[in-house]
Amino acid sequence: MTSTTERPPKRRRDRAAREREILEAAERIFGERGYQGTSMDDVAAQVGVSKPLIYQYYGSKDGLFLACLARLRGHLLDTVADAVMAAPNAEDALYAGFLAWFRFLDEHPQAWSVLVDEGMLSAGPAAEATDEVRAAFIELIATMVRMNLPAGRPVDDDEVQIVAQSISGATERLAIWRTRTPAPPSPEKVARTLQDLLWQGLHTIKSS
Amino acid sequence: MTSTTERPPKRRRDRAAREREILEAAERIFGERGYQGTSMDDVAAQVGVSKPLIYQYYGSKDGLFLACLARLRGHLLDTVADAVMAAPNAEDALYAGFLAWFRFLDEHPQAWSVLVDEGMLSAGPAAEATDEVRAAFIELIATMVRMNLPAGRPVDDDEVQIVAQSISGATERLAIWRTRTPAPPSPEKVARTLQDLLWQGLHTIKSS
DNA sequence: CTGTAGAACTTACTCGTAGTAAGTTACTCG
DNA sequence: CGAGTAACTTACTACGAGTAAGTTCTACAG
Repeated sequence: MTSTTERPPKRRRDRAAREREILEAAERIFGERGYQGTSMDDVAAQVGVSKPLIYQYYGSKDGLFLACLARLRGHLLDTVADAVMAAPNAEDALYAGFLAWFRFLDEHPQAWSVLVDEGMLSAGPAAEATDEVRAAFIELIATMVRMNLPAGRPVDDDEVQIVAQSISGATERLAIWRTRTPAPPSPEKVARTLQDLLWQGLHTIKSS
Repeated sequence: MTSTTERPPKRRRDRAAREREILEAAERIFGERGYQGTSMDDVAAQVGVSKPLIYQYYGSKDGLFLACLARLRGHLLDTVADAVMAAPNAEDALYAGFLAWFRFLDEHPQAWSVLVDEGMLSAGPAAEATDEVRAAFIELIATMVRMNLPAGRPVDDDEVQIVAQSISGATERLAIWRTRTPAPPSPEKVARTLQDLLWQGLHTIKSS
């Protein structure tokens, strides 16, 4: 031991720990540079590990990206769902859901970059996984829509779907718009306006 | 007779004609295979020309894709704008606009594939061009929204923007949803439901 | 303190595709 | 005809996704 230098950095770790480490780096880099702008070599270098190891753990670039996406989406979905469930009635639930959505995205900008990039995956098997995550949101919205209608009455499912898809699309576009606008309106303002826009119309859904 | 024009062997053409030829092939191939799934060599082979020629005319893959995108979007925008302008009042204009949108996309499925793929361009300078095209739609919607409000009264521009972005997002997501659903509701049904959902709420925009 | 099984990890590639440098062919007009 | 120029090509480089095959480290049985 003639050398006085320390050698702690390059230690082996068990699989679970490495996977977590890779995922965190990937989330950060994808968030900064986007899907296209990130190479697997970048991620590998950042973690201090070689590329094939990442392939062994995540299978492909899409696989790694999807792992990030699923985690972030899950987190976002939980936040919104909690806000919705805590509301005393349908009207408040709608507003609370919108507010939680926009607030979360304000507080996790890098997360949002990853989520927005999902459009990147419009081709390939990754698209299916992406759609599954989105479907959970649509389902939450559809549930809220039904909450708002006279209980026990049969409902036109097509109309519920149309409304739920509309709301999902509106909130996504608003989120993108807010990140690209210099001084965007506050989450409260946006949630309020959206609530005003939609609330009346939600009663027009017909029975099937 | 696969084509109305004859292609004897392999003649030189002037730039404008070649550009059109390349653009048509690119539109078709992008529409079939998506952005990622299309290589410049594919397009070149299809046209019967070498790759550098396409680079000379369109600069990059993004440039070629954007040229397709701009043309298709322009066409779509014209169709919707015509329908809106032909309507006798704001309420009809809203419905007519939605209807024209969904009908156009039903009738030009390959065009829509290209438009959906624009998410692909979220990175790079191409994103700006994409946003410009979308901004024209937002402007059209904002104009409609204003049409619907008491004339001459000052209006909260933030709220108009929020509403316009929402409508844009809703229609885009509905269009995507319809292409991925086995037996989607008719354009009339979707336009009607969306109209019902939004019409009441459009009166809630406040003065500034 | 071995020796050995298997997990963690690496080197050194292939392959496909965006993009380019430099040259060649055909058309046009004096 | 013979220049000048626009249309076009061959033959590359660069880079990033994904892989085959091997090399250490570590836990644990004897």
